[in-house]
Amino acid sequence: MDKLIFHIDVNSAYLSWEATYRLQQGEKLDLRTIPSVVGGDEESRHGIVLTKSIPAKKYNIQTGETLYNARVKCPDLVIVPPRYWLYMQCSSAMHEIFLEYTPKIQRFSVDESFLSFSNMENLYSDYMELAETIKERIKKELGFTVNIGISNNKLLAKVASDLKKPDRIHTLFPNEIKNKMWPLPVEDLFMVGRATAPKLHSLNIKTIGDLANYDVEILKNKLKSHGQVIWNYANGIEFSEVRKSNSIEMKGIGNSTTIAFDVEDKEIAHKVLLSLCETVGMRLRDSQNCCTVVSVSIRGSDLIFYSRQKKLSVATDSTRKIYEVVCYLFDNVWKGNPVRHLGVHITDFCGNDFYQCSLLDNFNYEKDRKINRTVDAIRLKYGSKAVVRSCFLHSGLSSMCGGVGEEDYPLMSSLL
DNA sequence: TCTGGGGTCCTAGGACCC
DNA sequence: TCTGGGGTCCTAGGACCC
Repeated sequence: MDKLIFHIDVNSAYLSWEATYRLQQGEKLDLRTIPSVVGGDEESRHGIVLTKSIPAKKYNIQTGETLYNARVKCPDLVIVPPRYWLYMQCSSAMHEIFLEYTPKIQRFSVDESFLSFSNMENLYSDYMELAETIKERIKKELGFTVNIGISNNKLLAKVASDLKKPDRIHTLFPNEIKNKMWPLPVEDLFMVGRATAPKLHSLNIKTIGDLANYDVEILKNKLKSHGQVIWNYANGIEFSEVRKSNSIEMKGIGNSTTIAFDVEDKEIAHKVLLSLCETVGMRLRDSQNCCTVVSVSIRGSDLIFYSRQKKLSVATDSTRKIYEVVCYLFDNVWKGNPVRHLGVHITDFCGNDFYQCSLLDNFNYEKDRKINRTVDAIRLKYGSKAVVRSCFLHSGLSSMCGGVGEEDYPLMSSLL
């Protein structure tokens, strides 16, 4: 029996959600109808385009480019700040609607989900009608539009939802690949990005069809395993399952931040790292894991990025232990150059049900665990600013850094 | 006043072991 | 009296996605 998969993608997600909310608040102007973007705060050096409206796209404004640049392209551009709590609410409301139709849902990101309707022909005999119903319900009940791509694997469904926008339903079944997918430019294919596209162009591969019909051995030779992957995709070959998101075990947790000013002082760098460790540690404990690898990443004011990592001999979920390793790594690599961006990442998880104590130090593990758990509980209940380390008072620095925005929503990213 | 922040996976080189 | 070969682990960096 063939699988049946929908890929549902919110059109210009953040911007649509902003527009919908503002209309509900009584605003007259619909941001979707004018050149507009949701963008970060320039003063604190977060000034990039997060999402653009379709009219803004006509000015060739790209997601990720600087707001400065975007204004050069379109002087009348309307720029609104992000409201991540709102986007989480919109995402969840949409998810609730999906759940009325199938339990097999994979939330791929805040604004994209895969829904499986395999072996449900008895329930939904007409998939076009089903897609139409879902699309119209979202528009009517929540106020924003989506694209729905339909096929029998996730890759084709995803490519389909990316065809013409907004507010459309497209199918892309295997017998439609040749007509609907092969004429597209190769960079429209999932997993063909900034680095791969020029390599393919140099092989005279311009369209997805060119790639599909190219000699896979040459691709493997030039692009290693990635060559086989994108060749498969170009031919519509993909077999992964729609996996309920909570069944996917986390591989790593990281938080990073661009600091509003260049850091040239070790004490300040340590404070920023500590605030990052606080969020990372809390998320790690929330996931019921311990980690074995801790890494620090640095981007200098010259924008050059580098990182250092360390494997621990004993797994930990202690903020303090993570912070110690982070400082060790940072101090060993930092040569005093101005720092723009700092990050803390942890990987290589194991369960936290048996907590191993090192016999080699006199660290009080039990006390440390109790403190972490108590503080976590208070912050979950009353917000991340309910308990603050004294070193952050009057420091001008956030006491729990990372995640998106400065809102008081702990663990927002883990809600997905 | 000119580059965000969250992820996953892969690769290459070096250390080390047998 | 000139260097095999296989394997694992660790680390740094790069590519891709949203």
